[in-house]
Amino acid sequence: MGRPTIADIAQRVGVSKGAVSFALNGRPGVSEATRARILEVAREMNWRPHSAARALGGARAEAVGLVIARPASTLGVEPFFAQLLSGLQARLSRQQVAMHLLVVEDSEAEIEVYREWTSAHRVDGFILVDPKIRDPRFAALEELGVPAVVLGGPGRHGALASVWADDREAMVSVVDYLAALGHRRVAHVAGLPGLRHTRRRMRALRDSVKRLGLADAVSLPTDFSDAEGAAATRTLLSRDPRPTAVVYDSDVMALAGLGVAGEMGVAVPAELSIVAFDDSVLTRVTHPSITSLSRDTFALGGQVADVLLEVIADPGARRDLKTGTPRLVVRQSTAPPALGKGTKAV
Amino acid sequence: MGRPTIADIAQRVGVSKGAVSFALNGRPGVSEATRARILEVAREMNWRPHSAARALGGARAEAVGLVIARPASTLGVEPFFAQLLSGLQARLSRQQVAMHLLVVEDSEAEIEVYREWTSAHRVDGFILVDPKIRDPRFAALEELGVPAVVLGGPGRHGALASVWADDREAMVSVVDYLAALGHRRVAHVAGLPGLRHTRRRMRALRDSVKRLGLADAVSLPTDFSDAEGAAATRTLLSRDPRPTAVVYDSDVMALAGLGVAGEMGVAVPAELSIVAFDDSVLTRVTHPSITSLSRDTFALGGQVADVLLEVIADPGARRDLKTGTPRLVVRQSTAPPALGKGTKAV
DNA sequence: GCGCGGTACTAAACCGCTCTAGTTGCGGGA
DNA sequence: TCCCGCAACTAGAGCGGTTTAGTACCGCGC
Repeated sequence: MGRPTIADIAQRVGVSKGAVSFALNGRPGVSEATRARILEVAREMNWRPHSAARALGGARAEAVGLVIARPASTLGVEPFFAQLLSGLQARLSRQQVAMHLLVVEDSEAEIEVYREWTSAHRVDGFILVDPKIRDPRFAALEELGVPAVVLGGPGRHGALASVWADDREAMVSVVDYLAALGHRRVAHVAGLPGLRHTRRRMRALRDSVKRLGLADAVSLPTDFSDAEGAAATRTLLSRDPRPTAVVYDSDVMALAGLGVAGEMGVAVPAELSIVAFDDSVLTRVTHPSITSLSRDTFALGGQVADVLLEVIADPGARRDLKTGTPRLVVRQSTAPPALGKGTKAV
Repeated sequence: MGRPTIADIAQRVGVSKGAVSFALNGRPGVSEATRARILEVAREMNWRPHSAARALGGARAEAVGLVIARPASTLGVEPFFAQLLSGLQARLSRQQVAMHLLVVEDSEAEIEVYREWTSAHRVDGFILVDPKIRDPRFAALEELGVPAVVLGGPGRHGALASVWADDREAMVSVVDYLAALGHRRVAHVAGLPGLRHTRRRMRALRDSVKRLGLADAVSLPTDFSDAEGAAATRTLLSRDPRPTAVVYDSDVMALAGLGVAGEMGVAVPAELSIVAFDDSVLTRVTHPSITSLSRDTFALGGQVADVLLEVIADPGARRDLKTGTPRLVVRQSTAPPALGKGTKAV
């Protein structure tokens, strides 16, 4: 005989399938004595529920979906995703909820996967990452009527729940700090230009330098790779006058930038200050260590999972959770600009 | 009306459910005309298969499982996992196979998840990572009779397929290289002592130093964290005479070790050579950049996925794939030892 | 004209579980 | 004594597919 079913248990105990189902699900309708007997036999026979059969009846899949539209090869480079995944897992696995993960080409394919997994009852909800400027995924998910939480916001994601950090405030705090150190020429190596948070950071930077009366700030968009981060840094350091401080949208790019500075003979932090959005082991262990906006991505993952589980439990609820603004962890890569070139040139 | 089912299609076309099923699955039993008509209506109604219903009938789940027994918080630290995941994804998503991911406490919980997912038809096969010295998971998976591939080998994993790199050969090549540079005191900051590949590397190191007539080599086990990597490095550099070269079992630990050397005033590579197992962006962008054993973890993930898909397609097949031995990428962190202390002391 | 084999299709069982409607037996109130 | 209500349990429909057994019809050879 193959895997035991509730029918097998029923036969062995001498009751009906229904009674077994009631007993196993802690539902009224059986006496305590019978329930105990059924549970015992179930354990004895090593019975386990068949989730597909349950799903057919419309029950929970006990899984959530995460579909990422990025080249798979870049995932390994970014500590961000790995940490987010860890945080999600830590929270989800406490409730025995698994995660369905898939990497696809683009948003269109992503939406198709949302459709498939939803109609197949494969998952109970989705986590949507990398919200874009005009993002077709919001409407698609709403139309499907499936629970979902958007990571990154605030903004127009219709009725979808969201978890977001205040990128604007974070960028402002960085620029304020650099200005206080005496920097007047701040540049920005940004991430993918289509992403909302990239745009928010670029705006915040522009607004800040205007407010503080600094020199106009450039934001160079990249694809988040170390290669483009290095290239952007080379571009910036070749300018005359060159910036005295550069803010990077990821830790990997900051590290790459640090390498380029070394290669070009620009001393960090004496001649160039470097700040990274996103903290990780990378920024801590280099020399000089890198001043970073730290935002506990692991905890963020946990919060996202929390909100999603909540929305799954009560689809009516609208959650919009603002996480703590990333705080600046000052390390060795930032200092007042060199007097010779930094301050007088403006 | 909710989601359309094949019954809805059947009604609309005016045929039976069976005919629709045949048509949709490209199976004989319907005329081409009817098939075309059914496919058209299915597309029109936006029909999608319900995987739970299929799974009930015993079909593929079109998903594989990866269960990792490590503290979730360490996952984000190791680029290795992220890259492996990327590689797996890249290969799996080409076949529209998804991945079920779960992080658990220990091997026992891991086995329980294998049982559950198998009996629930949630996945078609498993990827087993971190094989341990006496590993209960092999027997459990074999007993379940579910396709699986072990990452890391070679050795006794019974009938399970495996994909493995030759750790022994890799370690030998590192020690040969260091010896050729003139190093006589080589130390090793190892990973988790319970893992098979840790043991293989430790053995290979011991054998190599004996063969080459070098000083006895120490291997300090760690938990792969940057903290323990740093601590182990401090221990090693406090010895007298201290080693002139240290091999690290991961890139993160090598980076941490580099930091400690800086903090203790030990010049790299002049006074200390550093080699990392596992290459990643981390070893490339630091200064000095770190000589590493590079093994394209992304490609490794693809190979693992390949073998698993093969074993799923033909459960009788026994695959045992040896991947290319990691090759040494020499960067700035290795050099001949300083004459003063390095060579004469032995 | 009849039987034969093959094609195109239908009806219904089946997968494992949930859940509703219905049945049984029993104690208690009128 | 009879009926009511409740607890304990059963029977069976239903979830959305797949698959098997069976049927109707066709052209063909004898």
